[in-house]
Amino acid sequence: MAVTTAGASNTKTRLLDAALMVIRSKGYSATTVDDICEAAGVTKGAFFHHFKSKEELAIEAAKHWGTTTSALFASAPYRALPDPLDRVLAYVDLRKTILQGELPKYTCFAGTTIQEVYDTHPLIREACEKTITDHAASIEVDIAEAMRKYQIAGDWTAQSLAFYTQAVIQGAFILAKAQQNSAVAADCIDHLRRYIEMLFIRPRTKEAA
Amino acid sequence: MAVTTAGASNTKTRLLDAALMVIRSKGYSATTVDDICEAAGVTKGAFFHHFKSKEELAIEAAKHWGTTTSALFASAPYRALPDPLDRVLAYVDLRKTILQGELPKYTCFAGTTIQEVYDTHPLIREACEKTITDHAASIEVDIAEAMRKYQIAGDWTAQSLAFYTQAVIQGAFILAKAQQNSAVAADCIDHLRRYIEMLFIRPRTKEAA
DNA sequence: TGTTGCATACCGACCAGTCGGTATGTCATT
DNA sequence: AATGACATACCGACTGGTCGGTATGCAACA
Repeated sequence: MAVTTAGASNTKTRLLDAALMVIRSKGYSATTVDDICEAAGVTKGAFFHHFKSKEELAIEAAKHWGTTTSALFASAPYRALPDPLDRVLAYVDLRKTILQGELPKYTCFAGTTIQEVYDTHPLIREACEKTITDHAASIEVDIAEAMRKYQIAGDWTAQSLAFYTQAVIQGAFILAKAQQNSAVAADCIDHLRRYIEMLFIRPRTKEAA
Repeated sequence: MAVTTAGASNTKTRLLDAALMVIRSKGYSATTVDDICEAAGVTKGAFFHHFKSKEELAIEAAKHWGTTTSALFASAPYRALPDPLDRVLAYVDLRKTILQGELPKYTCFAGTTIQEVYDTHPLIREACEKTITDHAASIEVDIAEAMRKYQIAGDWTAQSLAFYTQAVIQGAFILAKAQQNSAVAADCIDHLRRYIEMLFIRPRTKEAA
């Protein structure tokens, strides 16, 4: 409990951050423990001091990913918008702007990893699933509120639409990787935005605000 | 075309088919050459007789995947539908019904593999990209024809919508793997279908054109 | 104050097993 | 006898994980 040793958990965080980057670039299986150690600038001894196995690292990395991203979206300016539908659309817009950076940086650790390990590493799968489900749930809240406020076209649930947004985003990442270009991904987000706008019937009255 | 040597290329096809299955289950990196040999029921010697490396196998497997799937969709009954929009929607419906089987069986080899190797194996990435692009192009044809026949809502291209359908499907696979259940994926396809229906404005009267 | 005892953090050489790939052999068919 | 289609045995680099050891901090006690 002595908080004096400040550098203690710092090494662990460095390893976690390094894992996020390296694994998103090369995939889980192709990433070696030495790769992560090198990227983090620590030794193998330090690695196994903090994690008892490569698998455990992946599980903790998934959790780390979840907390990092949820903090990012929770603190985004658009969260302050009063209208729930505006918030949903602003979220989509934000996802689109994030596409600007380098591929391995905007890509999803959970989605990437799940594809590889869903059938071979149940615990990693579980950890990744949780981050996706939690994230979807946070969007679902806004969607549900928007459904209460506006009339909708068609028959669907807030949860299914929340997951749908994630599917589109994940799929867009795959296309971007395939074409090594985020332009396709941006087009996909545009389609998603148009769909959401069509689903909610906004009153055309004055002050459409 | 010499049919005499029946077992000749048969072994190669067995290896290719086995690779498709095993890699979709465990991912490219985690799959060993021995895994594929065992699944195909052949020895390692046979493997390296037909492929000069694991990477070359992956490239050929991607091509094999492309020809297999394109043949599947090209011969589907819905292809005979006279209306292009009906064909697009029927394609979506077919994708949904395919979701019935086991996860590794309906999952996309190209999409799965690209996630892992896009940055480390350029040739494999390229081969996978081609199958996705070709498949999207085949859908684009129907979409373009439908755009000529019907009025559309919004401003978008046939190509972007074709890629969008692929993004949704790929993303749906990720969610299905995460939740180990194809129900989410089916919901995503439903959303996709609704979107496409909303994009095209069908004349309310019969015998349009 | 100095010392003993013990815990955490970290180092890096090392091991046992794995994996992609090679070398060589065998047996039909031509 | 030459070639194609495999099988068997084997190599060496690599990988996840271990292990003995070091450095440092801290609390208790003489």
